[in-house]
Amino acid sequence: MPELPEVEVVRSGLEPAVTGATVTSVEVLEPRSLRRHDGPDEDFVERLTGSRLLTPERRGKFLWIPLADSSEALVVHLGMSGQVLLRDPAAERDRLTRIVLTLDQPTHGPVRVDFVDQRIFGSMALDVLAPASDHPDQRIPSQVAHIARDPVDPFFDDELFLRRLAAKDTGIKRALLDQTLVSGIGNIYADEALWAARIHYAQPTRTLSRTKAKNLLAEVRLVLGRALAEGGTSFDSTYVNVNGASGYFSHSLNAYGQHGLPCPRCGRPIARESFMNRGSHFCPRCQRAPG
DNA sequence: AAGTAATCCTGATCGC
DNA sequence: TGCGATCAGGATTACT
Repeated sequence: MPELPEVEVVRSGLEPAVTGATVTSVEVLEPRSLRRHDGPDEDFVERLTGSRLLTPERRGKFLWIPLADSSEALVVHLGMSGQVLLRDPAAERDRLTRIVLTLDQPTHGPVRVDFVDQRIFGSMALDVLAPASDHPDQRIPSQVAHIARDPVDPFFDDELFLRRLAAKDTGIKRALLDQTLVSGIGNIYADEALWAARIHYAQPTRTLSRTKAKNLLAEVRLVLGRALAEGGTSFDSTYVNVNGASGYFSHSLNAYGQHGLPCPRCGRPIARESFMNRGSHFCPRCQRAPG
C-alpha cells in the first residue's frame, strides 16, 4: 500500500496493537526482504527478539517502530506491494509472507505481525535513530535522513519547498515524485493533484508561477487528506490495511486510471501517456502541455 | 552537482 | 491450454 495515505493507514492500524508489545519471535522466510538491513539475517532476528516496541512513526512512505531502551527502530517500507497484517497467531499464512513477528501485547495478549510482499521491493530493517537535522529533538532512522518531510508533517516548511522547487531544472511531476524534495507522493496522488491544479505533468518547474506552485501544494494536501479519510486507495486485495480491508478512495479518483473516461470537470476524455516508465493520466484540455 | 535511466522482483492479465 | 509480452501504487544505484 504504497503512498502516504496507505502507509498512514498501516501506521495507525499498528499503533494500538504493537505499542508496548514485546517481540517473542522473529521468522525470516525471505532474506531479500531484509535488503535494507545492515547485517546478517541472524543479527536482525537476535536483536529484535525480546525487544519492546514503542509507538509507530512515519515520514512519507517510510514507517518505523522505535525499540524501548535502545537507540534503534524497526524500519518498514512497503515498496510496491508490501502489506503488514495483524493476525491471530494460529491463523494461516498468506503464500507471499516474507517475515513473521510474534508479539505479546500487555492488554491484548499474543498477536502476529505478517509482512507480506509480492515483488520484494519492500523491506524490514533494524536501523539506528539519529536526531533530525532540522529538529534535533526528533529522532529518525539513518536510512530516512535524506527523505524530506511530507506535506502532512507539522514541521513541513512550505517556503523551503517552494524555493527548492523553483530552483529545480525538471518537470513538475518528476519533482513531486522526488522524495528528497517532498515525500509521500507517488504516481496516483501526483496525477490527482496535478489534475486538480490543472497543471500538465511535464510543465517545467521553473516556469511554474509561485501562485500555481502554492496552489498545487494545497491540492496535494487536499487529495492526501481525502484519501486518508477514505482509508487509502485499493484497486484489488494487494493494497489493504492491517486487517486486510481495502480503502475506498479508488472511487474518488478523477484522473489516475481514468483514461478514456470523461474528465469530471470538462468532459474531455482523460489521456494516458507513458512517462518515467509509468502511466501519467491527465485531461488534455484542463492540463495543457507546455511549449 | 544534478538530472535521468537502469535495476531490483513476482504474479496477474491479456493477446495470440 | 500454453506461452510470451505487458503492466503494477517505489527507491537506490549507476551513469552522463
